[in-house]
Amino acid sequence: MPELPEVETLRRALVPALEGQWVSQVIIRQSRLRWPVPEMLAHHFPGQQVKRIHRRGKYLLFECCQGYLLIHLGMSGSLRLLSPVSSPQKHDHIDIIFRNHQCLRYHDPRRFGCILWISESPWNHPLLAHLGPEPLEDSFTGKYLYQEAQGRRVAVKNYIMDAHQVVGVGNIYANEALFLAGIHPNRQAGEIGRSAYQKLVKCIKQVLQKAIEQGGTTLRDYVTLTGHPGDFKNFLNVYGRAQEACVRCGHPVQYQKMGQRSSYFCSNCQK
DNA sequence: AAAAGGACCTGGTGGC
DNA sequence: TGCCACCAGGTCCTTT
Repeated sequence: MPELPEVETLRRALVPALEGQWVSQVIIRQSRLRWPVPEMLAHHFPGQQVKRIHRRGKYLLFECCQGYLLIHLGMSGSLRLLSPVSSPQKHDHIDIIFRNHQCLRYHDPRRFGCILWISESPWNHPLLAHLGPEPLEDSFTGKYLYQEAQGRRVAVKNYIMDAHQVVGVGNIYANEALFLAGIHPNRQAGEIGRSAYQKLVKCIKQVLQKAIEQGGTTLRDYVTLTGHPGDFKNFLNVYGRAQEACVRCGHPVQYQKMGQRSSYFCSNCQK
């Protein structure tokens, strides 16, 4: 569900509320997420102070004195900050309660997300060690994406959604960035030129930045920390708009299944 | 080594 | 109203 803008929106809301706070209790109602939630979390995490909250790709990292809490929201996960604490509803799997009585509640119907504890350096953790650059950092350039693509026959859409190439570009924003760049999602990654990649990188940064400013995209059940939906859906050009007129040229937006993901594009604007 | 497909889950929607 | 097929924001793992 959440892509980078949603996770970054969440992080920005969590920072003022939780940095410096002390954990008093962890309640695990359902430990069967993508990987089992470690039992030790309930014993080890209370008593620790959240020093800083980081994001890497779509992972949130709560830095504490003795390690890091790693959270990924998967497809349907969300976090709510409750004060006072309300009674847990269906799929409210984990509560992290703080000494000031705030409760950070993890909700995830499909349970594709994860909550893990990392006691050593998190950047060496297998889930994080091989991730590509952050799309909004200067190290993510058209030159980089072009060079990495040489010899690759995979469709460019799948290529930019591969977290080993660049993190944080999920299905919505891959569709949107390719539309803005005028690149057809089916084109082979290795056959796209340097200047097109420069434009694509510019568009990826632009669409992610704008989505963050709007508090993310809400399609179904995504909500921000306080339970409000994000507003970026109002700015989507192609995603979810099959058959509608392209905002640029009026041709109907095409829908196509690519792998297990749906693609939306304008075959007139995207070559 | 790279690409494709399956797997993990629940819930909502639309057709019959 | 019920049943069924299909769809959904992710990504690791296995197979080809």
